Amino acid sequence: MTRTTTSPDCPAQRPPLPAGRTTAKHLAERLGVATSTITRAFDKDSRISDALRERILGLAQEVGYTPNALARSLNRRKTGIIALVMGGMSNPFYPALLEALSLKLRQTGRQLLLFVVPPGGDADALTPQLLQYQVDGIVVTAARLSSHMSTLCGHQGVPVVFVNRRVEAANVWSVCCDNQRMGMAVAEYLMTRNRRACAFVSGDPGISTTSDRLRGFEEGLALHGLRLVACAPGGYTFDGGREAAAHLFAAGQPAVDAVFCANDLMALGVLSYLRLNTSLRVPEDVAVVGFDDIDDAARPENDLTTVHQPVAEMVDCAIRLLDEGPPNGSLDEALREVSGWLVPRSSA
Amino acid sequence: MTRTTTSPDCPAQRPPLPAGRTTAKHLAERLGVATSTITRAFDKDSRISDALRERILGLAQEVGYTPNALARSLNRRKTGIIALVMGGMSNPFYPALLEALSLKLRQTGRQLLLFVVPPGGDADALTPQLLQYQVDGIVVTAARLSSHMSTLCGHQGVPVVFVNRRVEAANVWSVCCDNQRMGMAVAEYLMTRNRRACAFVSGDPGISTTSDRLRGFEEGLALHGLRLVACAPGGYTFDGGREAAAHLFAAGQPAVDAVFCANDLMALGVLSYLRLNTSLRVPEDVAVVGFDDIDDAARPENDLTTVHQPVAEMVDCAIRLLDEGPPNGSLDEALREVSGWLVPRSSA
DNA sequence: ATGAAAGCGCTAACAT
DNA sequence: ATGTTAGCGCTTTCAT
Repeated sequence: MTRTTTSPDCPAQRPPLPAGRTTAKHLAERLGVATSTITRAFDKDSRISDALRERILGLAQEVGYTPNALARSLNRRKTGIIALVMGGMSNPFYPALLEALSLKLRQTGRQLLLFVVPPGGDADALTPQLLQYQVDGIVVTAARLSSHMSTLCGHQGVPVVFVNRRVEAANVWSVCCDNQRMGMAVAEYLMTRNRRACAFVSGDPGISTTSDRLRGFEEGLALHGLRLVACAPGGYTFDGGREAAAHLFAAGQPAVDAVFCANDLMALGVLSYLRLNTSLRVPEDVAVVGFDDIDDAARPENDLTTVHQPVAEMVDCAIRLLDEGPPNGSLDEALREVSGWLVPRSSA
Repeated sequence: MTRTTTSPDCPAQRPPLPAGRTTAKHLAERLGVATSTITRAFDKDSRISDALRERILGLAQEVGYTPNALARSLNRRKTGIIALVMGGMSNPFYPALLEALSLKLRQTGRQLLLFVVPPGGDADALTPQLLQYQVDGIVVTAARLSSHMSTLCGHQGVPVVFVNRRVEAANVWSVCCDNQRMGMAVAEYLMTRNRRACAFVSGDPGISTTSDRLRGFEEGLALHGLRLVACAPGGYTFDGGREAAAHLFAAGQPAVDAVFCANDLMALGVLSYLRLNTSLRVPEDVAVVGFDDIDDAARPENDLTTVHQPVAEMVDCAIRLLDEGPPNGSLDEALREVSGWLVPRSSA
């Protein structure tokens, strides 16, 4: 703060800091060095004397200089930005995923550019916008992306990985929980609870997260010589779960003593319906099982038996896939499954 | 697809598309125009003949060219990127805010760079990283930012706006619900329900969202000659709400017939405690009121009376503030309040 | 209406 | 260990 001595490389008439952003050039001039030296001071493994680096970093600190990431990205051809394309936030599983991804990315010095798909839309419309920013990779979750668009990304050398959705297409990877095995595990579990009349509440049946869980569940039932008694769509939402329950437990329907839902949100809806609109007791009369293990599921008034999805592990896996570069192996390699596990609680 | 004629500007030996990203230069060469013409074709209000523009846009489409946003941002000195810095996602209010902000920004052609503050951390550590990306503005919510850092942002000409937190500091703006008035409105409402022994469950008392609501609540009580009977901290979480309730309704505590919580999550915790751990009925014995109006609050088993925060309006307001440039007026101008409203449900 | 040239701020060879 | 020189891909004067 106090002007004491006039050092040789610092003329008495110290020029005022230029308005606007300070650039490497400014620093270089004030220090009498080349701009490339400024670059080196900020590059951890670059040959530069400790003394000079300290001087540079010191001045940078003082004047509030930070390198312009845009300019750097432009010639490194690497932005350090990962795009996340996701459907809505109404299912708490996705905010949790988002948070995990964001934190993990920053641990490796990268940033997250977020694209929320408007209700009813798909990711295709966003893809061109997102490619303009030269993102290093794309994570898609809870949203559709046409193979045309993923091909475009592949063309540009941008890897695409789907999380919590199995997509078998060229140029993309997927990270999923072992949905089918877990569906089977739920069936096995319900068998141990002496359930015989099982129903399923589905999300979008065209999507792997629902269909894989259902397939596993049916296989598990088949092992015990059983078949699904009923199936109702729940649209992945709480209200949808309530409606599905209303349908399953309407007069005249076959009796059901267990309901497996493709996600927790719908399971909570089913619980809600059973409690408020029927006299059926959970789990005595009806067992309810969800999928995801969102915070809500663990709350004492729900205490929902569910399948835990290891979010952190899924995120790690997705990032690893992105870092390995664009998919080129077989489809087998293009799908990574991480293991979930059943969390038995009092609802089943 | 089919090669028909050989047009004059298209030699028989059409050069193959270069690998990697297509650039404006490539397009320019293939079309025999200058790169600046390519720029013009993509700039809506730029003088260029319709015919040429169509040719350019057509080829761009065909080869999958999109302008490089990094390069453009570099000389326009405007990135179209807004940074959002937020605390965790465990309170569903914030994912909702995030979603609204993301959608709104894209409507104006801008993108969202997301920074989640690690638990226990503050936004300061993130600020330098974020400034490197030359963001056009910063939205901070559910996180602290030191005045030192906001000054730094101001220095770089990057406007900062806090959402759902009143911060009185130089160089920053705030957008809040009219918390104090709503706190008072809750008191008034409880009076009409003949409540006389009111308690408050606070979040972080050092933060305006809690303290403003509390102040308004106390003022409202004072108008009826009443004072707060008890106050317990709930840390903004569901479990915290349960603990606060355990404290408020422990043996030997003064009787309480109404609880106002600084957010819905804690109110849900209080409801949970009352239902599962006491024989008190809601609302007959105890009225419970929350704040935020998250999805959960409206579910039939909660049916929580609460104060609705107009998320969309808050987001609009924040964006407008960012677009007006950095704050320079009085502190009065630096705070924008939008009106919330009471949503009476069966819990109070 | 279009082209030519000079950068935006930085990094990556080459030099030395 | 440091300086020089060319760019990265685009936009923007300034010409024409």
